[in-house]
Amino acid sequence: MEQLASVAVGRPVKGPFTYVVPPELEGRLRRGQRVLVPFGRGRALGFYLGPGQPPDGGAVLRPVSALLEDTPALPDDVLALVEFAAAYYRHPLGEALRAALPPGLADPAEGPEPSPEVARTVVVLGAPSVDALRRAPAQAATLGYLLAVGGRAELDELGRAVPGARAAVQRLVERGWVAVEERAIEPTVAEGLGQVRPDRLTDAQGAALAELQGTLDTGGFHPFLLQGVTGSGKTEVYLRAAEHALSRGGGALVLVPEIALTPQLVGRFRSRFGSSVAVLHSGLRDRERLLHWKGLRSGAVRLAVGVRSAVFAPVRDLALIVVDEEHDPSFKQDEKLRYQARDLAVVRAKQAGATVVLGSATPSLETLENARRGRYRRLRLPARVDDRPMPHIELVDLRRVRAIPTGSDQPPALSPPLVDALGEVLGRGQQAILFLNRRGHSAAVVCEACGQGVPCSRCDVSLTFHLRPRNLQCHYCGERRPLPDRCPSCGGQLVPVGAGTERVEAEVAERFPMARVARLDRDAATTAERLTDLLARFARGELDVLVGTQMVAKGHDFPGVTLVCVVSADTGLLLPDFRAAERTFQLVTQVSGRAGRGREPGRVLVQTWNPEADAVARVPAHDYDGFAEHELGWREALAWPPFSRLVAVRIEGEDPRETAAVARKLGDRVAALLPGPATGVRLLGPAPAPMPRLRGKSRWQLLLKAPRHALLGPVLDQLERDLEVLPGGVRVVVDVDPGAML
DNA sequence: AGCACGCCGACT
DNA sequence: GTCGGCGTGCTC
Repeated sequence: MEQLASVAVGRPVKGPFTYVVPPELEGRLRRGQRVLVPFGRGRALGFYLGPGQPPDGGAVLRPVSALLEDTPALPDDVLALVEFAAAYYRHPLGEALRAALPPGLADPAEGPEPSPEVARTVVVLGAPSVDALRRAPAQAATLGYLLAVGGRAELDELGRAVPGARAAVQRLVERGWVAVEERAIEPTVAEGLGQVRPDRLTDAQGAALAELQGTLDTGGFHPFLLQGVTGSGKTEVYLRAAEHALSRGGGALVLVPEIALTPQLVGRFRSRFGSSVAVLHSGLRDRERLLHWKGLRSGAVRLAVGVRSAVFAPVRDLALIVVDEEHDPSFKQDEKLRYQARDLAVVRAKQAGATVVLGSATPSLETLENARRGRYRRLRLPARVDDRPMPHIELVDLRRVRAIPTGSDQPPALSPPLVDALGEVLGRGQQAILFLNRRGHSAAVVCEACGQGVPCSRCDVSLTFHLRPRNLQCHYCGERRPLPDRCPSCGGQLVPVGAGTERVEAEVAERFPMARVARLDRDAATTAERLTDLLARFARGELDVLVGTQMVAKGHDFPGVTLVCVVSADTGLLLPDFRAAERTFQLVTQVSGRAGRGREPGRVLVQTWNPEADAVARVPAHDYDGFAEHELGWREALAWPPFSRLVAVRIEGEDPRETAAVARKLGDRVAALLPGPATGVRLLGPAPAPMPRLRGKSRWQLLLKAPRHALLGPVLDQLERDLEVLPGGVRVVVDVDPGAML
């Protein structure tokens, strides 16, 4: 009897597939190895899982084509983690395994080295007649965009601007209308900033470190919450704990929200550990990423710092995992394998018998509740290092202050207290950060006569007015169009409403013509280089004022900043999401923490229409504990997380009626499947999603709530079986532990 | 995801 | 009549 192999295929298909083990591979197969298998008409990357069983249908089995390596790319512990993640987040195992590999190993190419990175520019060669593209809207749109921007654009940019552009470009090349130019990108190496190791720790730092060293010495699974105010020196604790783990021969893994935004943190690890730290994030060239990954896999490097996906890094003898800024929403992946890296870090630590530290100034309420229930040990750093005071925070009640008009016809975004404070700081030669979580110039344009806005044609939102380039943009689907001269419905005058970062930047420039102002948001920091360059110039004091979105809120350490202004604390407060208040408190606290990190004390002004809202009112007193207490109170009353577990079922389709019909049908099915009301399992919906139309698609959602996640397992199993017959042009996505309700 | 098959509306 | 647009289904 021939040997069979169970293989997870790296394609979005569910279930393992069975192949015949060819004679030359008998006895050589080990779990976690990458193999090449015939799949459909072509070949696919697969992962050997173990001996296989003949499938039910009596299909003709085909042999494994090739074994790609003797040493499994995925070590046992990572394989186990991915298996858990694929099952828990309900994603095909093969594709989940691919996500755990660096780009160089995740595609089926047999060649060991990835091709050098190239930048691709698309150039228009000629303009076809309108007729030739009439039946190819994607191609027409792509060509239209290219012509509008002067005949050439980066492929990446094009891909973001025009949906379906990548496929369209391929067609256009075949038809000879455009060409793609390639040029090599030189690899860059991130530089350490050469920070020195402080001699002394604060008492609180010392106590926290001692606890961590203690559990590292004993070994075993030990979860911690490290709750330290901004500027309290959490990073130094991580560094020393990592040193300790390494000195004992163990490995360490540090997860951070977004490396591009926190080059300083990576720099500190680099300067402390030199080349013995692997850095894992998507900003690196594929080749470098592969090198770092291989260093870990071989055991030559035992410390990794990386973003979300680094939770799958092949760190040997894992003794310590750190999740920095554990509350950060970017740890949740919102496509494909929808995992929460912070949660997987705890799972991995448990599997490995390791210490795990979740660090934050404003812990997520999930983590806080785990600490309150004694599942996590809580360590606190209640004060800043070097006896620096916490920044002085004042609320500016927009209902009470009267704005001084600028020359423009719009009400100013900055109230007099902010203008005065900015003036003082600039006069002293110090720096300021202005935070506003909205890109563009104005949230919308509205007709003075009839009150109508200009909505996106594909989403149920107003288009945002941008100055550079001067147009209207949809922040959800990327649609761009010129600003009409007059109201499309009545011909009235259009006026901008609701300030964005571009407007704030312009206002600062108008009020303080001598100030050197820069803007830091997704539009200004288009590339990692521009971003690091902006941050570096601000750090060197070549800029006085930095206006930005949440990009400016991250863990930057700018000693020259003595003023932080939150232009609107209300932007996220009214979103239909049970975490809206939590997010607001975290963001405002986070950005406030950028003030007063040097010799001079910091001052923070927070503009708000809702000074009584708990998420705003508790900020001046740095009262995280009070905020959390209040927030947990109502969450418990309404059984929201952390007092329940959620699964969102999202239904999306082209046709509104069909989508609604599928949503109702699914709702009925789920309602029938639910265990009795005594179990506390609840179904909310079906209801139109908070964004009922996005990219031209109708959206509905069901929300499942349960006291324990395990209660939802059987319901979801059955639901997934039903899905195989249900949809017709309608897509259904299951999101376990959703990060946002939008 | 690919890549078939298969149906549909516009041209030589 | 074909051509190629893209909707549905399958891959051990």
